[in-house]
Amino acid sequence: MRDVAREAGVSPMTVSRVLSGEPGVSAEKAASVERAVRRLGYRRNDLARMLRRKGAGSRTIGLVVDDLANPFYALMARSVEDAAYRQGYVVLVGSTNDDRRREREVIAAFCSRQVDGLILVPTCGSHGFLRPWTETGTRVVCLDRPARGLDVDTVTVDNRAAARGAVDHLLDHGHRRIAYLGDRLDIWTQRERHLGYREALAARGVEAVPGLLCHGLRSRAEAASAVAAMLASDSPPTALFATNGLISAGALDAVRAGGGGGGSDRSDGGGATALGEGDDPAIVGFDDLPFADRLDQPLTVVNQDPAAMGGTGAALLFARIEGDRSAPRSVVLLTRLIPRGSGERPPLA
Amino acid sequence: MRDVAREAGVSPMTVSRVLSGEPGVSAEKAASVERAVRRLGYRRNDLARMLRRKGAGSRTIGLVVDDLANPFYALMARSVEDAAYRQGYVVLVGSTNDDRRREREVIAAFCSRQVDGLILVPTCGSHGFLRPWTETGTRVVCLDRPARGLDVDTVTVDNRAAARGAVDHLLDHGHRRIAYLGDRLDIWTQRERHLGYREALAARGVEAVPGLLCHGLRSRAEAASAVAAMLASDSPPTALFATNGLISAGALDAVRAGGGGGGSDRSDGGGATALGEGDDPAIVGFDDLPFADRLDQPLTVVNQDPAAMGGTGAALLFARIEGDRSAPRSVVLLTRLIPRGSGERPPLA
DNA sequence: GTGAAAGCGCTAACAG
DNA sequence: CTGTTAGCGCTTTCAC
Repeated sequence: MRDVAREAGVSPMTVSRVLSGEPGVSAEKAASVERAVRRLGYRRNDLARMLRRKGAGSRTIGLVVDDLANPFYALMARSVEDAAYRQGYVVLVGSTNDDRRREREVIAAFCSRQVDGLILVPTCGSHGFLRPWTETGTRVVCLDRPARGLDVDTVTVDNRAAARGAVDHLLDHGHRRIAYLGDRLDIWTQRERHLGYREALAARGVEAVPGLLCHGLRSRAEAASAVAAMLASDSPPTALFATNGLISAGALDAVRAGGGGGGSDRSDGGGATALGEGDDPAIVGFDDLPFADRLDQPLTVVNQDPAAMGGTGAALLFARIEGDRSAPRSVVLLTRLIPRGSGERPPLA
Repeated sequence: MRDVAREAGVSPMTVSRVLSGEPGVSAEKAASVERAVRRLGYRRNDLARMLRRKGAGSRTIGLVVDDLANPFYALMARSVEDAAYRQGYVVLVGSTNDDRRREREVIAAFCSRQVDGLILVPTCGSHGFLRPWTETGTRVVCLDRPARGLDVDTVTVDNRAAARGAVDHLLDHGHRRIAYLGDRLDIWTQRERHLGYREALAARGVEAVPGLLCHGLRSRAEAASAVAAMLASDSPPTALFATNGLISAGALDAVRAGGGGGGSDRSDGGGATALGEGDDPAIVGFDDLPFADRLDQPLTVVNQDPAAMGGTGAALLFARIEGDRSAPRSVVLLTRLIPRGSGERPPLA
């Protein structure tokens, strides 16, 4: 910047003013500065700028999700990024893999870079470590799950009610042996969905069978083998409740591999193939899947809107950054059961 | 930091040393500093730190893709982020929507925040504007496409050969009226794929029919209606070559809506439904789709590996950041044709 | 081993 | 309208 000032024959201060678009600079000097900037290929160092301009903030926010490659979080991220772009912010992004240590490291790295705000899909760990930063003005919003030890704006869905709705749907279609296929119970959404499952069964006087409960499914493959084992057991379920997209996919894998019509090789593309033979369990999944409506077994799901979640979260965060000091809000977004066939199959006689 | 120093009864310099893990500080003073840090909830400002430590860089990279919500780029982003995490870097992320203006703004915002490197999926615009930054040491790597006016490491696939392979596959199965369904031709990958399409036809002496050519398809819906119009025309294609995932999805939509067996309502889940009636066109898509193997019409695709692309790009970038000054490299990743049924259907008699 | 002085690149506050 | 001075929070350098 000194170089530019010298080249333009003015003081650094004038250069600063021109580059910041401040008024009160004569047109000639401004032009001369701009020429010098162009000639030298000068670019302002915004990091140094932020250091001095305390009030303005870094115009950077952090987004921390479970897994950026998961379509659910990818949609969320895109909508957060769009909101940030519109507001003139940039976004640091990180995946935690639902690992507390990694989450802490990522958040710490973001905060020491002075982000103005943080949008988190928090892991199960306590988030008290954020205290020093929240106290110095870093705003935080939680998405998908609340964070323990952190009283901030939160955007979620009513997981329990949604799960109850899914299981009710299966019960309505005559099922009594409904398997619960879940991820780690330390994840809040999973606990809620499990609760909803139990409540739905209890409301109808259906007993929960331990053999139909499966927690800790972390991958599509794990889900597939758990379901395969269940279906091969002495008293298999007639219906499956899969509590996230990954697990739904795994369940479909298992059903196709083991079921009647679904498993046949269709790669010749020639012959007509029967579907829904009736020996496949009914399935309701949580979270929509891309192409869930086009699968060989169109999948009934409880749908949420991750883009809306991201957009709402971003709106809350920017309101806070802009000075909103009201009490933390909890926004609960709607879910919707989308019947597509897999959840409406009656139980095997 | 001054406060911590006062609290611990040492100079700011000693605090700095302790926090940076430098040797040459007595154990007692170090402990006293750490106590003070904890008591005051002090967190170092890494932005200020970077300002002074010129050589070290900001340990931040930027990733600029077309659309973070697109599974292809989401996978790429995740693998870049993982590599960055392992190296102790954080990543700024932005979507361009293939819009040159937005790309420029995003890149400028990243660069003025002093990123050490940039991983780009460049739009069609010239990237000469990056010159000032590349000259001051900002490293750049391009993914998926080369950037005009920027001689840097690039990771791509052989789009032309891959497209040729896809069209050859359709020709091998007897098709002669093969539609080309493409996005904007100003996108490099699309130009290459179109070239491959023409080459494949030419090699067999098949004439390219203008009515079977469609460019500029920007969304699933647009692709669907273009395909629907084509199929309803006097001389419809017997096969479709869809040049990206979005367009494949749209083509499937159109085929299902218009075709024979695929369109029937299966939401009752009861009856067996015929597929591949023979009146549907064959389809080969570019890029794999999640669940492409589980669709009611399992989709034959040319597959690429976006995670490998991201990983390779990150490796190249970090090598550059670490000082590699060799000539820019061009890495060409492999593609694979995955036959799943939709591309092996013979043409209608 | 420790601290004082100087300064990274920029801008707030004030003076002219 | 323009320039000077001081200092953002940290670290380099060099003295002790």
